[in-house]
Amino acid sequence: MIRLKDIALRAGVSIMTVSKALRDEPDISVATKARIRALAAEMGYTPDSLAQSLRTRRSKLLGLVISAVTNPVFARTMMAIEEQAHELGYDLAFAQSLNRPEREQTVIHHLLSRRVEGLFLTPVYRLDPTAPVYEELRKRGTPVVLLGHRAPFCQNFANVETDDSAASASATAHLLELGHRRIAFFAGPAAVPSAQERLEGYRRALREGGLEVDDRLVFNAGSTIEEGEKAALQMLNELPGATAIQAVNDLVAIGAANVLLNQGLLLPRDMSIVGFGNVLVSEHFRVPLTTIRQPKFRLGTAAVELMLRLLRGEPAGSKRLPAELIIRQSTAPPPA
Amino acid sequence: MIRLKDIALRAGVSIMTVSKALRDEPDISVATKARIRALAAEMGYTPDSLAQSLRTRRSKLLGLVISAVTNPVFARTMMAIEEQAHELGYDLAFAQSLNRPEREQTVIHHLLSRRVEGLFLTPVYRLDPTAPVYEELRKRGTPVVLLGHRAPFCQNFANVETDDSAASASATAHLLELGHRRIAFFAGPAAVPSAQERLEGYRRALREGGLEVDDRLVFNAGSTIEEGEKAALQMLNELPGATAIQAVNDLVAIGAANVLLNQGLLLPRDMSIVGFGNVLVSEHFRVPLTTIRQPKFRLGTAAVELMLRLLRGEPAGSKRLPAELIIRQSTAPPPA
DNA sequence: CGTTTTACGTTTTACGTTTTACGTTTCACG
DNA sequence: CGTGAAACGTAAAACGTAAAACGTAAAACG
Repeated sequence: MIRLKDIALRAGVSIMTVSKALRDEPDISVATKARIRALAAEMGYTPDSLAQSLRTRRSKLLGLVISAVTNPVFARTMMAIEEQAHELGYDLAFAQSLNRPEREQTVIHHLLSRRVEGLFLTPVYRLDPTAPVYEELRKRGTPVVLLGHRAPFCQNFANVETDDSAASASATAHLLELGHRRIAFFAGPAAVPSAQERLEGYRRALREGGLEVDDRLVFNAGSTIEEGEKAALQMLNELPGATAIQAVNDLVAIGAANVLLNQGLLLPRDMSIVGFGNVLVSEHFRVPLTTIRQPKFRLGTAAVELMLRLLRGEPAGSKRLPAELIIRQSTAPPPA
Repeated sequence: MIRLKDIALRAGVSIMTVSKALRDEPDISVATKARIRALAAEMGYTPDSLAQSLRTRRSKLLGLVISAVTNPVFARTMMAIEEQAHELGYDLAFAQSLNRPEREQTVIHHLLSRRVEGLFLTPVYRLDPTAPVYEELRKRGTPVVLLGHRAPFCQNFANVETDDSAASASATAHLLELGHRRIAFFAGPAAVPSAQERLEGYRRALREGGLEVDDRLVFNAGSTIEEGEKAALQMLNELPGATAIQAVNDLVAIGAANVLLNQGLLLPRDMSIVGFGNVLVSEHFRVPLTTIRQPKFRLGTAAVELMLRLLRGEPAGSKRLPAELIIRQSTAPPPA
């Protein structure tokens, strides 16, 4: 690996001359700069950013922790963050938390050890009001932008989020308008704020529609296709008389729809279904899913904007973006 | 940020004692080790891996370059790589090439500057037999594992790949067995070896089935849903008399199927379709897609295994994994 | 012509760690 | 009780770079 020293030797100048020349500092003549640059290129010099970062105390590195890359909701947000960061001259260190608190803690420590200048985190949500790593991040004053909602344990960080409450309510309103009166809700984990907001939006819309909320219509479903399938089977068993299902996300909706379709039901004739999130698969699902489009790319760019503020030492606050209903073919008036 | 020096000061010992204690070297008594460790924990010490790497000349960092995170084929491979790397104590620096050669070059240079110990690359395929960055990587002897097939410009690197040729042939054979005689092929970019292998597998299977290859049945489709749609429209226009379509990948298949379905055709009654890759959406597509399951997670673990060999200085070679046909509901005998 | 300024470089020190090469102290043993 | 070797610890140098501070010569100035 060739170093400044090697170039200096060949050029017959000091290391500092080379360093300054390559960094285009003013006190080196254009001639020497040209000569040194040519030499550096010819010798295939690649600056050692470890040494640079150590010296300048700027790593030009940002950390990104996602629960799992396989979750399609993160793809576009991640893409946006990578693109933006690259534009700004930052590299990205990437890790998965796999939704496990200990894993989250160790990967964050790794990234801190790498001296990332800031951290994008999709929190591993827990009901506990405090979490050691987050406490630590707060104490250190590490710039952190949460990709998702705040929760008690991560109250004081900047974050980007969608207006899940309003979006969810609009989905429920859509079903009400179609004439549905018994709408089941396939809910997500209690610890996940976005899931709770969606449930809350659903309840609010029902009340605003003049209906009372019937808890027998709310099923715990988690957030995967498999969990959606389970919830659907449970509902089929309990027969609460629902004519529509609103799911906490698209994957759950798909799981549920699969079960119903396999039981021989026709969607949306026999049952309406709406999802949330508009992941790729929902558009192309067996029956294209009515759902909520989240501005995933915009969430990513917004996250970078907040990060930039934090890096400049400014307060960043929170960014909440609206999401819109997309009506496709999984919703229709209830059967007569 | 607290340093060894700070701990040393508080502990009343030398920096080196602290360094060795924390690294659990043998020549420090257990008592001092315990004392120093406690102190370090209390003070919230986080080792500076920049400095460590500079000194030890080991960054414990691997680079991962993907064309685009939004492409679902990479998700599981990426997950596998991250998990494995983490187990082995490596962090991951991540970047997108966006399928642009210049971008690929700059992100690789960034990663090299970070002194990554090795690089996982999904190459930006070009027909050119040489590419400057790859030439440079070869010269440097950087450990590189390609996630995908080799091409002339990246001939000498270790790589993982699926047996696209055999898998594609098995898909074609499946259609032949169903009785199809005129099978269209929606081909991918000429520069992409896997796409070429799939085309080649298709042709071979046709010949082995005793059919001559009719080039009017081969359409250029690219690799996205939109491109699949275009190709389908073109075919609808030219009417080459196909009773089945084999697509270079699932997204193309989905695009094509969408067009046909929207034209009022019934799948698979009026037309059979097979994809390739088994991305999430294909299983849940409007008509669940017959396709080829690629061992994406295994490709990831295999890639890490090869990388490990390279890091040990051993030759790594190439790993080719079989892929299997999954018959779902998009294929059936041709209309009578 | 002597002094100041400017242009161009260099030297020295520092970043936080580990490596190398030594120094102590302790303790068993003859 | 002196010796040698463990056991334990330290000082100095090094990793590759940049910041700060300092020369030195030529040019500009009065």
